[in-house]
Order: sequence, then C-alpha cells, then structure tokens
Amino acid sequence: MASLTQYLTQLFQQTLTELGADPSYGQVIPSNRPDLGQFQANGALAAAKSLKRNPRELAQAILDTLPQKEIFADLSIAGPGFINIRLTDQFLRQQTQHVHDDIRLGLKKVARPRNVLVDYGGYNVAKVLHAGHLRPTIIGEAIRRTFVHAGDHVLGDVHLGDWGLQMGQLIEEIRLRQPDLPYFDPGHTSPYPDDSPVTMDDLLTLYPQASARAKEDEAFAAAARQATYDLQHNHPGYRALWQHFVNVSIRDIKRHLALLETEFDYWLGESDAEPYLLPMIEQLKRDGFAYESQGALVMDVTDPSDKKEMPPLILVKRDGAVLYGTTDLATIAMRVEKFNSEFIIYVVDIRQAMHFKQVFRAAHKSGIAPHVELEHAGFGTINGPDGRPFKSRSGENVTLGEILQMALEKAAERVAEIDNEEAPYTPEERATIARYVGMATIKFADLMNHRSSDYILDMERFSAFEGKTGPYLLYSTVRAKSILRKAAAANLTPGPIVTPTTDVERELLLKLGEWPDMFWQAYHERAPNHLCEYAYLVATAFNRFYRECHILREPDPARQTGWLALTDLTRRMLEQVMTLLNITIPERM
RNA sequence: GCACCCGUAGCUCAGUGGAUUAGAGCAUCUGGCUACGAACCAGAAGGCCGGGGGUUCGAAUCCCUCCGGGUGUACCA
Repeated sequence: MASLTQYLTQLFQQTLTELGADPSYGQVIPSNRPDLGQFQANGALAAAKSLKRNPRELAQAILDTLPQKEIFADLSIAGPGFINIRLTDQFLRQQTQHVHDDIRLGLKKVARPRNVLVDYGGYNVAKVLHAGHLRPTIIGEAIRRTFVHAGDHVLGDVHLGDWGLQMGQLIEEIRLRQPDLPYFDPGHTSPYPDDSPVTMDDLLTLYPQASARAKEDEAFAAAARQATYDLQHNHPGYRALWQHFVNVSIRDIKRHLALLETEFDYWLGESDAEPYLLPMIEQLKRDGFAYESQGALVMDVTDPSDKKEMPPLILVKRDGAVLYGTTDLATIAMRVEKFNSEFIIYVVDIRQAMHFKQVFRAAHKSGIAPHVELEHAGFGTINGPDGRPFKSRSGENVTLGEILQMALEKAAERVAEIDNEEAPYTPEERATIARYVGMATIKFADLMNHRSSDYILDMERFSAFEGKTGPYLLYSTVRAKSILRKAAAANLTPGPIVTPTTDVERELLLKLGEWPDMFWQAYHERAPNHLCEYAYLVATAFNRFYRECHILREPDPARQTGWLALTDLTRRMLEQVMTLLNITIPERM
C-alpha cells in the first residue's frame, strides 16, 4: 500500500525505463496548479535533455506508453513538457478505501529497522529547568515517536548532566554548611541515610552560591576539584550524597515531564560513560590519535575538505579534568557497546554544532564508532518579543515551569469563554480541557516552525482557537468525534467510502492519500513541522467538507455511511499525526 | 578576522531533488448560522523572495559578490 504519489511515480518510472530513460525522472508530486491537475510529473524535461530528445515529444511518448490508463481521468502536456494528471473518482475512492482499511493508514514500515538512539532532554542535576529545556523535550519526543512509528528500534535517552565540576562544588558547599553529615566522615561505616539532606529548592539555591564561591575562593575551588576527582573515583560518601542530588533532581524533572507527557526509556547521564572514559583515552593515546598540546591532551579532527581551521577536540584539560566532548565520546562508545546503536540523533541546541562536528569526527576516525551514523538535529532558541532569547520582564531567565504555567493560564482563559450547550462542562472537566488545550498550544507552536529556526514566544497568538494553532486542531478533531458520537447514538454505522462527487470530497481524499509522503519527509529530515503542516491541511480539508456535506442530514444512506467512514478516517488520521507530535486530544472541548 | 545560519506579504513564518501564475496563519476589508459545534467556511486585498552579477530552456532554491542580522570560534556545558 503506497501513497498516491508513490503509486503514480512507480507507473512513470516503469514507463521511463521502457523508453530508455533513467527512472529517477519519474517523480510525481501533488500539483502546484490545482486548476490544471491533481498531480504533476515534471521529469520529461530533464529526461529529454539526457536523451537529447524534444521534451514535449518525450512527454507524449510517456503518455502513450503509460500503463493503467483506466485510473486517469485526464493526462495532458502543458508548456515545455509538464505532465498534468487527474485521477478518476473511482480510483480515488478505491485508494481511500485501502487507506481506511489499513490500520497504519497506508504507511509502510522501514524495510530494515535500525537501532536508533535519540538523545534529548539534556537536563542538569541540581540546576533549574529553564526555558531552554522546552524545545529539546518537545522536539526530541516528536522525533523519537516518529522513528518508533517508522518501525525502527528506538531508545530515548535523557543524557543527564550529572558528572561535571559542579557536582564537586555542590559537595563542598554542603560540607561548609553541614560538616557533620555522615557523607563527610571518613570513618563512617554503616549505610548512609535513605533521605536526602537537601531538597530540590536547596539545590537550586546552593548551586549558584557554590559556583560563585568557586570563582572568588581559590581554596574552595581546589577543594571542589578534589571532591569532583574523588567522586569520580568512587568516594563512597560523595557517591551517596551525589546519588541524592540525582534522585532529587530526577524527581523534579519527572514532575515537569508529567505535564508534557514525555517519558524516557533511559535515564542515563554523563556519569554512566565514566567507566569508558579512561580506557578510551588510553586507547586513543595508544593508537596515536591523542597527543599533548599546550599542556592539554587533544585530538586532531580536521578534514581536508575544511574551508576553515577546525580546532582540535580537547580530551583532557591542563589540570587533568575531562570536558564534555570527552564524555560525549565515551557515551558513544557506551551506546555502541550496550545498545548496539547504529544511528544516534542528538536533539540539542544548534549553537553546539561545532562541538558535535568535532565529536562525530573523533568518533568516526578513531574507530570508536566508525560506522555509526551520528547526527545533530539542532534547534533554535525561543525568543521574546524583542527577538532576543526569552527573558522575564525583569530580565531574568525564565524557568520551564513558568512557561508551562503561562500556556496553562492562557488556555484556562480561553476555555472560560466557551461552553457546550448540550452538556455544560463541570469545573473539573473545564480544568482538564484547559490542560489539554494548554499543552497543545505550546507543543504545536514549538513544532510548527522548522526546528532549526528561532521563534518568538507569543502565547496570545499560539493559544488562539482560530488559525494554524494547536487548539484549532483539537477543535477540528473533536468536531469529527462529535459527529461520530451522534451518528452512533442514532444507530448509524460507517459503510464503504463512496465515490466523490464534489471538489471538497476529492480534496479531502487526496489529502488523506498524502500521508506517507508527509510522514517520510518528516522522518528523513527529522522535521516535525511537516507533520504539523499536514495535520493542519487535513483539518482544513475536513472542515471544508464538513461545511459543504451535511452528514447527519444526508438522505442517501450509502452516501451518509460513506461520509461517516470518511469522517472516521479523518479522525484517525488526525489522532495519528497528533500522537506523533505528542499532543493529546480531549473527547470534547 | 574566519566559519556556519538567516534576510520571502503590514506581522509571525512555510516553501520538499530547479520546473506552469511564490504559499499559510494573523491583522484588514466583504459575504455566509431556522443546518451535524460559526472555535467554522467562502472571497478580496497585500510580494521585483535584502541588492547586484553568473550558470540554465527555466532560479526564492545552485555559484560569486555586496549590504544587513544571528550564532559559533582550544581547556564551561
């Protein structure tokens, strides 16, 4: 089962092969001139050039040779050799029925599933979840779901920031304040307490103080470095204390993620790459990749194709500590060994492009992961109205919780303005709807633009019920559900899809037949914005159909039940796309 | 300095491997509810795709150059 364009492309490719041309010229796409046709094939021009033939003549030859003429309502040549295509209504009906009958809505799975690991989230232990964590969470989750749906073997790993110098600073800061804690007692032998000596709030105030202290107090800084070293070498007390930091932080992160409905397969962090670190560095030295430069241990990652100098990757600093490039490299080694990863996608801020380029090159050329595909799916920043990275009115950084709160409050305002006359909402239901609407608002807005571009946070615009927004999509889907509910109550059951007789029907059928094309584009580009666009186009096509074809009042039974089936198919399609976007749809709103 | 990204309608942004007349939403204007939810739908208006050059039968898209903006650039993550 293929999309309409895939089906047509096959026919054209077959024809081109028969005519002695390269089949790659057979690509058929939805028409950008709907007045002239539903689809277009433009390959005749390029194919004619390669064959040194007249393009119009070749186009005519293609039409003459094309098989399955019965599915075409119209085939014509325009201009220098463009082929415009229109399908018969019968064929359209038949194809839509196939999509309807397919649990996957016409989408095949990848021929050879790969072990894909999506690295997203990237939260830090003991640090506040801020505005910058919204996009990796939302985009990463959408990409992860897209790959799962494609049929790959996918793991989502949060890659917690849990292993740097900040951990040592925190340990020393706590020692200053509570020196009598058992974690600092070298003679302590019994098990350490189960309860954390610090809360998340404590960590959030302690961390900035610790890093400030480290800057002005050299003795403290040195102690922090030592504590970091000891921690990383399994000092039992520090390790126990650190585990509390991690646990307390993960609990806080999960609280936020519950609202965003995001879950990870693995809660691994930088610390989990630790066992791989020293052996890897030793290996790199042995193999001649790592060498000493200006007191640091570095690795050359230049490439002859470089237009500009590429700085070496620093593995070990002058003071003996490792950097995040080193742990990233070790993490790749771990993922290859533990998960047999074949493809790793990093959903991380686009400003780290250079860093990943270095790490990926190092992984490839050193033999750590020579054949693993590594990709940085970078994303842009969320900006304020001034076009600068989003800050609060007083100029402070905004937390993730605050942004989510803004979305929820705006949604609650909107939901307060509406009502359902047939079955008025209870306050509880209203609150639930506001939560759905709020999350759809922020997620759709974040995913709608291409991930690599920045966008301006405008909750007023994002939360609007009209226009290209999350709430509009929820509304459209809920409306389809409402019809189906009413039909069921009247003992009407969906029947076979009927042959379309109006343009609104044809357009909806054509749109529903595009799903595989849109899906694979989103998959290959790791670009959920294509899914957003598709959901919007399906919703508007359905709303036009809904307006013109009055389902529940339709007197012809075959047509009525056929339209119900079409409504149900639309509903399933919207739910499918929204599921990939991790947007949940309420029953009514 | 250098590298990367960007500059498309008043605003916010899409534009897939070059292809017939460049799209959407908002805002503006005009229509449509005794009709399955008008949170909707239909229509109008709005652009020398930053400037210039080049390649081509054809360029928002590829190449060069200039202007304007963003980001990154050896021991933070």
